[in-house]
Amino acid sequence: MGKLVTEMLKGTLEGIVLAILSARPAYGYEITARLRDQGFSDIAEGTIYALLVRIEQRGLVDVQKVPSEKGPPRKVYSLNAQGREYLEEFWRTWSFLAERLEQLRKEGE
Amino acid sequence: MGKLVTEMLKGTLEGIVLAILSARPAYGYEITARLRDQGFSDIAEGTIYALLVRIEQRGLVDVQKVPSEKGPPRKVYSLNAQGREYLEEFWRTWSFLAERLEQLRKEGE
DNA sequence: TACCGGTACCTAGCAACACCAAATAGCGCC
DNA sequence: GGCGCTATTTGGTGTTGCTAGGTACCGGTA
Repeated sequence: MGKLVTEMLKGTLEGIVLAILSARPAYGYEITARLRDQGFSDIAEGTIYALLVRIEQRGLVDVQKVPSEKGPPRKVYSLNAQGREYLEEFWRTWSFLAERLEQLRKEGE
Repeated sequence: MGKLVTEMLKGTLEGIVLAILSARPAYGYEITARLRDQGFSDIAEGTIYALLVRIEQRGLVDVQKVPSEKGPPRKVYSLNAQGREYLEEFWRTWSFLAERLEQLRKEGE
């Protein structure tokens, strides 16, 4: 999509991934594929893996290694209590920002 | 507001400032003050000035020095045609992202 | 056997952006 | 002169996503 979306993803991609994990556990390769399906056509694989490492180190997710029939073992991430709390705060922050922006957009018409 | 908002502002603050300028010309100090009034309590002054330099170099705004009665001369920025075009693309990108996120939020309930 | 494509993960170096901190400078007022 | 408000500028830092590779497991095919 281009540079604009890349910059906007900074700060939101983390929330997006956490939101995906809040629905059900998932592993990196799967998350990347799902995001691509949903229109984030240029999300880099490396980005997701780095992000997963980050949120794991912050203790927002639990990890479990699960063997795969098709390749190397998967690292399945699931949102824990702390992650859920963090996600809620993410939504609050997002709402704040979205409201300001919608207001600005209206004023510009 | 904290770190979360800081990261989210990456990529959106630029659009926010352009949107403000699309309503009417303004200068850095004024923009900072207005943002603070609107709830962006922790926006750093230096951030706005750096951003203004950036969008000026990209040719999105025109600049005019205007003397002030209360201090040093102001650099008044106004959105030009290229800036207006860019702002439209910003809104398109923002809409895309906002829709994905709203969808994710719904799924999480 | 050798190779290739799909699956799955990881890493090093880079660019962009917002932050902090400090400096500079004009003005009015005590 | 010194204080506070106005107004802009600059250098260094941390976080983040991207690029561009590499590793490794598996099934199918030549």
